[in-house]
Amino acid sequence: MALSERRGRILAFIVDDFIDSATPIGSQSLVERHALGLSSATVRNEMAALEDEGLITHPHTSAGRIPSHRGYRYYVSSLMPERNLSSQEQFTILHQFHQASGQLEEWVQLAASVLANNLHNVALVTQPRLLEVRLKHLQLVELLDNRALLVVVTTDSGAHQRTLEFPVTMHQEALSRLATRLNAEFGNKTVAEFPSREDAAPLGEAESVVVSAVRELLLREEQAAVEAPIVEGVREMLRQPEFGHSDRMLDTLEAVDERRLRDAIPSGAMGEGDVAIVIGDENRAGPYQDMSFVLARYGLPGGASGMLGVLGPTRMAYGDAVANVRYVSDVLTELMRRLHEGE
Amino acid sequence: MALSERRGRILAFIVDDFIDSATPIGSQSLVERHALGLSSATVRNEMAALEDEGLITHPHTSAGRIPSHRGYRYYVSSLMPERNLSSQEQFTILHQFHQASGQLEEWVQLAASVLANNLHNVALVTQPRLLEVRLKHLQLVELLDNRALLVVVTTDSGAHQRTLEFPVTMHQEALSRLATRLNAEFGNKTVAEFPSREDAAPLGEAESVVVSAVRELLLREEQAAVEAPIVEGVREMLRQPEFGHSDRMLDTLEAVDERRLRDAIPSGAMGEGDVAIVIGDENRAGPYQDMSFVLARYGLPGGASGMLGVLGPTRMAYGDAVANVRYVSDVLTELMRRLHEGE
DNA sequence: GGTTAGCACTCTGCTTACGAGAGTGCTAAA
DNA sequence: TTTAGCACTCTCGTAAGCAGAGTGCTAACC
Repeated sequence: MALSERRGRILAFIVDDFIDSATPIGSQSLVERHALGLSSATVRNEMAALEDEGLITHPHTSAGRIPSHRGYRYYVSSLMPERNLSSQEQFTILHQFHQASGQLEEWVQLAASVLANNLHNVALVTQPRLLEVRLKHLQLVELLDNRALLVVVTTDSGAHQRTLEFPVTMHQEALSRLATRLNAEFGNKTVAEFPSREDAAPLGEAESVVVSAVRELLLREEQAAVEAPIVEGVREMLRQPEFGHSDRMLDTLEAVDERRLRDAIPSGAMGEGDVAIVIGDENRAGPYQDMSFVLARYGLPGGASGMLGVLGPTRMAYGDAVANVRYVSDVLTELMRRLHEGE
Repeated sequence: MALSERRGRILAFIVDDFIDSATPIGSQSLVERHALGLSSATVRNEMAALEDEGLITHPHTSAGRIPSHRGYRYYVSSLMPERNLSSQEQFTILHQFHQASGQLEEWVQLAASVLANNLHNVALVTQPRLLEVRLKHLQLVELLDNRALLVVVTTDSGAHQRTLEFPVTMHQEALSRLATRLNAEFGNKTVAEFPSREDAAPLGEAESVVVSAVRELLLREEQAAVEAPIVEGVREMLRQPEFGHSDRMLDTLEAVDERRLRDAIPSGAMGEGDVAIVIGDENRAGPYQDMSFVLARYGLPGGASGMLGVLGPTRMAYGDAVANVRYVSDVLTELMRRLHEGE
């Protein structure tokens, strides 16, 4: 299905105007605003045709038109002008990243803030992670009696801590020896290469306490990114008129809970390389039915990577969203590349 | 100012009914519901008197009465029945704590969930901390080139991490030696005992990189608890009728942001030992004007301690709130005591 | 003197009515 | 194919009317 040039232009105007004003667009106001060389009656005919194609709808007779999900889809894939950020906009973003410390976690958080602020919608960013996480180093620190603090450093350059309880009291000396032994044995291994519970028999009791804790930590780390995306800008989004009714607001508030989003982010839709757009009920039904995702991957091809993007009502400035998501993803990728290559 | 027994009883009924129904209470409905041996006219007279005392108000002529902030204050300090949790309720809570792992962080999170669920309001819990934090142990782990991971263990039994950048490349061996030296010198010191920037001259360059990072981490740790209380149950609270209008909801959503709450929690009001109640504009003005806090301290007298409590509309079930906050605080304190004494 | 019945008065919230405004669909003419 | 014209429809804001709930006051009662 391809529209005539004129019909496409009219659809684009409807989408643009609606994104802008959040009110249904009538034939007359369209002609006035865009100085089409046409009468409102002609536009009405074209609109009727667009409605037959399923690209726009009526909220009710005698109201203006609003884009349907299919209309948005057609718009983003055939009509939307390719837009990149101006160098001014790029500079503003870069500046913020350069002001931040060189901590990876901070960049990720910053990426979320930048997206939320620029797009007035919810920004989603997952922590970067390696598909396989390896144990880099573990340390044991005496706490009290038979307790010790376990610090695990993993290849995705995060440190994780946990208190352990041993069957008997272990002093720092014994703990250090134990740590050295385990580092030698398990250093640079992935979870998959760890002994399973049954094979653990040959290990001593203290060893197996540590090993199973490490195992658990690594496992959790492998899933951590998916479990808790950073969510920023919820209030920004809720300020938009589609959420004006408090019921809708509460439902949405529930839907953008980190824990909910874990399962709901349609990461499958993400192709390689570019930005993916998921519109309305292209997602599974439910609370996201009238919302769209604009998503991209970031990170290093062979190395750690994550996902970032925006969530907002289907009436979203897709052009801006794509441009911002793409740029921030590029910046983050570049920063990680430099970190990896040691400047 | 002390009310007559009857007048007090009437005030208590008004407060109770209003907490329950969220609609202004009229003289007639009061008589009907509580089988007072009085006519509505008499109750009206008493209500007029209570209004003169400033304990209740009219939203407008010919509406029922609602408690004023002063009315709530009188209620909680003189009228409210002392309530403790039933053993059933206690058991349910204890059960949840026993199901959780023995991690302190998890308990704190759990305390927030329990309060939020039981009271349908926002639960606030700060991480426990020592008033003075001491450096227990530091470790350095080689990352790449001139970068290393610094792991700092503090006396409040938390580990903290940060990447460092040295002027020159340091290998694990050198890093370990450096760590050993610094541990010997700074182990068990508080921030206050650290050398200030000027005195740092005698240290080598690598040393001073580490020391200033540790210093910063300890400082941040000393304030961490105040900065980011755990906030749970926002949606529960927003479901209540006082937030039915979307503007109010957005304002409140902003007010319960972790970063906002840091400064707003009226921790000064908290006496020793028992639960503090802060009602309405007894807090500084602004978004908390029509909200109340019910707060308590938890933790060990000489050791780590924190704050926990509830935030909700002034129309809050104060009796339940106090009972729950007190009990959860006791449970948390007891758990920490056991942890400290090594079971 | 405290208590109560009675009554006029008031304010909200809901329903109904109505007109202005914006928009559509259709027909017939250009 | 485009457009002018027109009847029709739906929303939204305002006003009016009315039931319901509540108050304040007065006068009578115990």
